[in-house]
Order: sequence, then structure tokens, then C-alpha cells
Amino acid sequence: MGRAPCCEKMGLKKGPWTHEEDQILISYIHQNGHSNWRALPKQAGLLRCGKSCRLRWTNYLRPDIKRGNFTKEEEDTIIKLHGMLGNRWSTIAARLPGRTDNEIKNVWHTRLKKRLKNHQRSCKLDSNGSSHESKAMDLSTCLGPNPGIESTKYEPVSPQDSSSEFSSGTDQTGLPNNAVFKDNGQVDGFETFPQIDDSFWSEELSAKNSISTDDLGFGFQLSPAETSISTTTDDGMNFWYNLLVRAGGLPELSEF
DNA sequence: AATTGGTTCAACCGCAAACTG
DNA sequence: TCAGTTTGCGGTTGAACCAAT
Repeated sequence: MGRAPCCEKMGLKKGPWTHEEDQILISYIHQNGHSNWRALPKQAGLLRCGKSCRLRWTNYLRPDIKRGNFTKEEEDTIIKLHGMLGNRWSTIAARLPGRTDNEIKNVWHTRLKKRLKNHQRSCKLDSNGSSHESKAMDLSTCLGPNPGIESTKYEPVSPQDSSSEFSSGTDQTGLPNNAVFKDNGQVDGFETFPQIDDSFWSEELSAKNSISTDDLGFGFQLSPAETSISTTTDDGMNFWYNLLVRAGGLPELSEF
């Protein structure tokens, strides 16, 4: 079987959406939901492909989308999550309620990369010492405290992120529930954590289907059940993500 | 007023993962 | 188990907009 014909070959419309098309899509989804994107345009009477409808809905029409400029805090969060996760826009978007992966990707390419470069340049100018000259520069020096963990007392990142594997109230990291996080992103009593680069999420590691704290060089222990949590499921990824955030292991950015 | 160059962002494309029968 | 189908993701494009000349 070959690839499905593109929109144009099917006689379907491409390009910017009109207000009328938006209204048709919105009212159809309100009435019927969107269980099948491929069938949706035909059923709704839209001359669009399902892919186009899904994109329009998820990136623009969804009621929970936050419009308007990004706040400084949101931008800082993107910068730090990007340093941690790389170009995983959907994962980053999941941490910014109301923002879409497309929007975040655009902001990154159009504004934040530039902002980072400017910061790096000004930091280098400011610095006559050696610390800032290293390729891997500590962003917190330039950008201030990490907004993602600015509270000094740990709270779960987001209730809906918590699967049954790590319900709130229990500390899966082995840290005490009242572990104190410092503004510099570290946890009292623990040294700087290793930078998490793309290899952390690599297929090689995923192929193991689990990772241990030895892989990461953490200074604390997880229970055997915890260390076997999968890295290939959303819940598993959420667990390990939250673990890193809670551990204060925000990486240095090495790519700028 | 016209032109040019840079910026922004909605939308498309292709691929891979996930799902289904 | 596997082929076909659907969905989601990240990279890229191009039209619209804006500022400088």
C-alpha cells in the first residue's frame, strides 16, 4: 500500500483557514468529538484533510489554548526544558498549559535562540574569569533562578502528570517529602547532577526498557520497583522527567 | 511612496510510532 | 504476527507584516 494521496490530489483545500471553516470544525467537534480525524472532514462537510483539521484544532481552535505573548517565566521555562530535553516540543508543551508545541517551536526559533546568544555574548563580555568561557555555560548565571523549581519546597509538577506509579505524597526519588530545593536548582545535601543530553533518551537506553540511577550518577537510591519503571511509556517518561526536575538536575546548556 | 530585508507564525510535509483487524 | 491505517511529532516553508532605507 502506498502513501495516501495529498490534499491537492484529492481535490481538498490547503492554506489558511477561513472563519467559516473554523466555525464548522468547532461546532462539529463540540457535537461529535474527534475520535476519527480522517473521517471528520467528510462528516463535517469540510474540504480539508483530517490532518489539516487536527492541526487547526490542536494549534489554534482548542478552547484551552492561551493566546498572547509568552511571559518571561514561560520563556525561561522553555529555555531550561529545551536544554534538558532537546527539540521535544510536545513534551515541553505538556509542561506549559495552554501552549502548543508548534507555538513553542516558533518562539524558540524566532526569539529564544537569539536571546540565549545575546545572553551568552553579554556574559562573556562581563566575565574576565574562566568560568564563563567554558562552552557549557551555566544559564542560571545569566537568566536568574529556574522558574520551574523556584518554590523552595517540593510539590508534584502537575497532578494529572502523576500516574498511579507515583501518586502525590510519596517520594519516589528517595528524597524526603520535605526536601528543600534551592534557587540554583540544587537539592540541599546533593552535589551538581550530570547533564542530561540526548543520549539519555537514546534508543540504546530505551532498548533496555529501564534505566538505573547508576546510569545517571544520582547520589541517592531508588527502590528496585522504581528503577524498573519503563522509559518507553508516557508514564515512565513522566516519572523520570519529574525525577530529574525534583533532583534539581537542570543541565548546563552545551549547545550555545 | 516604493523597495528591500528581516521577522513572525500558521500551515504543510514526511516520517515513525501506535493502533487495528 | 503482520499488513494496512491512523495519529503524533519535528522540520520546514511561505505569506503577511513591519521597519529601515
